Amino acid sequence: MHNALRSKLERFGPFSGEEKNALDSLILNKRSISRRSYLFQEGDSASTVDVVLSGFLCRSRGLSSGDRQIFGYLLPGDIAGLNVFIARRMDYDIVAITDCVVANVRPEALLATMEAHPSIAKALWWQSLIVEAVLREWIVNLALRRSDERLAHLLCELMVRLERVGLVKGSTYELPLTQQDLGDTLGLTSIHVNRSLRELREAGLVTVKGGKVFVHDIERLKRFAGFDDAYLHLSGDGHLERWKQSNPAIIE
Amino acid sequence: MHNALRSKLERFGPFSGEEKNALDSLILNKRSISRRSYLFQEGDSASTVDVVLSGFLCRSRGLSSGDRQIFGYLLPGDIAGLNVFIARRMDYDIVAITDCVVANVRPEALLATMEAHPSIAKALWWQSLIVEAVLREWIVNLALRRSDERLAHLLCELMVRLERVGLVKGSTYELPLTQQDLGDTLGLTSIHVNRSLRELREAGLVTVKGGKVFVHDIERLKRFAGFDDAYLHLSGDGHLERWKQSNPAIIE
DNA sequence: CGAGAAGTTGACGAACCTCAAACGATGTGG
DNA sequence: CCACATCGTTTGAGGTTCGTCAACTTCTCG
Repeated sequence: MHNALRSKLERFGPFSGEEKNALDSLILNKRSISRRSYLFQEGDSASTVDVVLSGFLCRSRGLSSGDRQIFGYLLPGDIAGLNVFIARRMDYDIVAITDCVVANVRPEALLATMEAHPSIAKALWWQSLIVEAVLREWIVNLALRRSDERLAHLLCELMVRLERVGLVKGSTYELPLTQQDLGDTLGLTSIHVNRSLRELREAGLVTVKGGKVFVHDIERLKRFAGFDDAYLHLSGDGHLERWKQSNPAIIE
Repeated sequence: MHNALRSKLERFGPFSGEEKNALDSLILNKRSISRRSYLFQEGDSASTVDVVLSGFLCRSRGLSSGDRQIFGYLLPGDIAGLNVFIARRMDYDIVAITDCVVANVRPEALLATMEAHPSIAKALWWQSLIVEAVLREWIVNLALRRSDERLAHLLCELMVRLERVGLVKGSTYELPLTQQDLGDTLGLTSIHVNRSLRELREAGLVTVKGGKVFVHDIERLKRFAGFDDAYLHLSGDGHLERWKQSNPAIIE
C-alpha cells in the first residue's frame, strides 16, 4: 500500500532504504474510523500517536457558547497526538470529517524509530514546526483579511498541502467541508461563507461545488489571498549537522 | 541575580541542585537590547537561542500591505529561537517592546544541558507546547469574540503569565504596549482598541492607563472574556517516565 | 418518494473601519 | 524653563463588512 507518511516525510529526506522500511513498519496497525466521529476528544488522556493514511480530519474545540473553532486540518501523512510524550491530556478534539484510515503507533515504537533513524526524528520535528507556522498564518488570516480573502487563503493552503500527497488533479481537488465547517475555521457564519464563495466564483477565481474545488486562476487566487506558501515549507535543511557530533544521542 | 528562566521552568520541575546550577550557567552571556529594536528579523539565519531575563518582546510580522501582526509576547523567562535546531531561517521578527536584557545561549550548550538533565529537556518541550496552545487560544479569540472580549482575554492572559514571574503587584501590572500594539495583536485598529478599553473601564472591569493595567474585578473580567487559564498550564506531568527506560537517550 | 441536511437569497442591524480633528504627555533645543 | 515637535490617546461622523433572522431551494440518502 501507498505509505502517505513516507511520501510526506520524504520531502525532508532523503531516506535510506532502511529508514523507509522503518517508516513502513510503523503503520501496520491500521483501523478505520467513520465520518464525524472523534479520534480524540478534549480531556482524553493522551496515550497514542496516529498517522493519517487516508481521509480528512480536523483539530477543533467546541465552546460553551455553542460555537466551534477549527484549528487545523489533518491530511493523509499527517500525525496526530505527537504531544503524547509531554502532555497528559488532549486540549482539543480531533474529529474525522470523512471516513478515514489511520495507523495507530505505539509511542515507544515511535521513539525507538526516532532514535535509530535520526533523519526521521528530524523530519517529525520539522512537521511540528510547520503546524506552528500554519497556526501563525491562520492568525494573520483571521486578524487582517476580509472574508473572501480568508476563504481564498484557506483554499490555497489546502491545495498546496493536498498537492503534496497527490490529491490534486489538474486544478481540482476534493474538499469534503461544509460551508459551516469553513465558517468554523474562518470565524464566519456559514451564510457569509456562502456569499463570499459566490464572490470568488463571480470574480473567476475559484468555484467550490459538490465537495470539489475548481481553481480557475491559481496565480490570481494566490495574489488575491496574499498567499505565500513559504510557511508550509519552512525553508532550510541540513542544518542540524552542526551539532550532531557533539550530541549524537539527543537529536540523532 | 534572579534567574527568570529557572523560576519559569521550575513550575515543571522540581529540579535538583545540579540542574539549577546548569540552568544558571546557561544564562551567563547577557546583553542589553533597546526598545523597538529587533532581536531577530524575518529571514535572518537562525543560529542562536536567547533567554529573556528582563523586558518585554513580541513575535511579529510586517506585511506588504503595511499592516503588522503580533503572534505572541515574550516575557522574562521565555525563550526565543528554539527552532534553531531545525529551521534555517526565522519566519517572523522578534522585536523588543521595552529595553530588555537577554542571555545568549549557544545551541550546543543547550543541547548538552538537555542531554545531561532530562527534566530540563522536558520542561523546555513543555514550553513549546504552551506556545502552541497560546496560538490556538488566540485563534479562538480572533475568530469568535468581540473586540472588548478579545481585549479582556489578552489582558487576562498577560496577567496570568506575568504573575508567574512576579511582575504583578496586587491587581496591577505594567503593560508597555501602545493601543496600536494591542490592535496589531487583536486584529483591530488602535481607534477601536481605544473605544473597547473605555467600555471595559466603564463596565468596571479593568483600566489601562499610563502603561499600567488596573484590574478591578478579575473574576468578572475572566468571565466576560471567556478566559480559562488551563491552556497556559497544559495539565499533565510525570508522564514521560513510561518510556524513559526503553529509550533513555532520546528524551532523557 | 420523503425527510433531513446543506446551500442560497433578501432585509435589516450591529460591529468595526476610515477619515478627520483635537488633546495630552513626553522629550529636546534654545 | 519655555517653545516646540513628536508620539500616543481620545472623540465624532459616516461608510463597509459581517451577523441575525427568516424563508426558500437544492442535494443526499434511505
